[in-house]
Amino acid sequence: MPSKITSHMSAIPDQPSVISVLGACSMLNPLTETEMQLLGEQSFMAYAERGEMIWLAGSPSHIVAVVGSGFVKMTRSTPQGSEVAIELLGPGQCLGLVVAIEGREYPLSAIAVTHSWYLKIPARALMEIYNSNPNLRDHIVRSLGPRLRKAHDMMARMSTGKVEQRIAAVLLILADSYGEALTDGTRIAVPLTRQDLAEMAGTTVETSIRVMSRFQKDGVVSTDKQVITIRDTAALSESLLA
Amino acid sequence: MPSKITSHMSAIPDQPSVISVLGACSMLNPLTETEMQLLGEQSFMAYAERGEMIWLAGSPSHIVAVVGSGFVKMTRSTPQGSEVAIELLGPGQCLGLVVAIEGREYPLSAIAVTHSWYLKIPARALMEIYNSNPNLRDHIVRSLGPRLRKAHDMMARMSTGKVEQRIAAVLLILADSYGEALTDGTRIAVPLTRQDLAEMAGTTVETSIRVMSRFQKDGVVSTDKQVITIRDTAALSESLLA
DNA sequence: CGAGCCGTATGACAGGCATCATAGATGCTG
DNA sequence: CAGCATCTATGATGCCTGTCATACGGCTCG
Repeated sequence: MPSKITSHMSAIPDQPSVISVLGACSMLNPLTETEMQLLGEQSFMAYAERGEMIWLAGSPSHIVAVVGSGFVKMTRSTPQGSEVAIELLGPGQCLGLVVAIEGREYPLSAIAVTHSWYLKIPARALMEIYNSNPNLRDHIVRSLGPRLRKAHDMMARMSTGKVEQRIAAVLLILADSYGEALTDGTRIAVPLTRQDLAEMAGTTVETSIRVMSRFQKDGVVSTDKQVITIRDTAALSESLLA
Repeated sequence: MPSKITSHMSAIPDQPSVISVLGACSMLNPLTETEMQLLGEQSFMAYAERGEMIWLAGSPSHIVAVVGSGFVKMTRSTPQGSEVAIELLGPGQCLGLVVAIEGREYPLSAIAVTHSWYLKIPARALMEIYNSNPNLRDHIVRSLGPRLRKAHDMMARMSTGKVEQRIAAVLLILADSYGEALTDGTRIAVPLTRQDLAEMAGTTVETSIRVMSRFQKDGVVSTDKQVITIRDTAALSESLLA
């Protein structure tokens, strides 16, 4: 339970129920009613405020988490020390599942990008179900495909091209996953700092600021309270080709 | 069957038997004897010479392939047109499995890096077994974990750091997967051009040549007939940190 | 309210690397 | 054997971008 509810911080969003989060998790769709119930009894909600670490890369994977509300980024630090954001996860998405099945340490750190509620499922509880439910396995295989593909996609984009193109790519991908259609554009419904953006594009804060300033001056995007809105998707897509 | 056996090309290596390739494929380990047999009857060996395309990204995934001998690279072209090598696969490894299960088009092109024999398994034949064999699913999930992790690893390395570090990283990863221990170093048992290296490190041929020349001058690596040998692993690892 | 922190913004500067150009070396081909 | 393709190699040049430095607004806290 979050103890410090002080006036200064934005109000803590309502705590979702265990059942509702389990039900909203696409990965756990194929579970039977009783399996859901069993899992729910052993799991519990947790809260992380903005910037808080949920787990650190290298620690043992005792927990599988499901995002209830808010957004979580998975990061990895390079040998040189800088952080690279690998994935951004929203409500209903699952963290640390594959690695828990393999029984090894978390390869990525999980950090809350916004104030977030998430469900902590003991890895052992999930493994019991995994071992007896072939449908769950099929589901996992199928959900891993897109993830792998997205990773390859990012690899291709990151390892080549100029920073402006990489940032444009990141914005478009984010819009694809978390965008809300507006009359005059697409709003990426996650508050992201320039730093977050830089980590995702594999660059520095300064450069991401510069590029975003340029985009804003050109009317391609706009930012309001760290929420980015794409005003001209076509122009942004074109800047990929430059 | 390869028809042109001319004197000039290096002799075509012996064709492995269908059974031997199936047996050597770690991914298909959990198959029963009869399942293996069934699969073998519907599959057939194919040959690709160096540089030959096995399949093109975007085509329908009717075939799952298993490398019998030789090496195959999986590549993706960026919006700007350059090719990026995502994975390098050797004997016993499996191409296009996940995407075939999902029934979508190949996301990556497969190109033979050396003269290669590979087994072509009709996707439908494999799917029948996948649908009825939970052990296979478990196996796939567990094998996807490391792959995903490797992809994340590469993402982190590629999206930051200098080219010299990326090439060093590529060499070390290759040595890890395909290295043969020698008395005076580790030989990467795949003939790779500077172009191949450049694609894996996400840079240009010229730069990869320059970096490799530097490494050779420093006695860190040596090349003989496109086969790279790491002479000083410690020095190479150190250059990651710079 | 002043101090401090965080996020955004902008400038100066140097160095890395992509690009273009050229050339030698090797091996296959007609 | 001359011709051609492929791979390796090296130089010149200019832009991109990482680094360092400074500044400003908003927010929280004492």
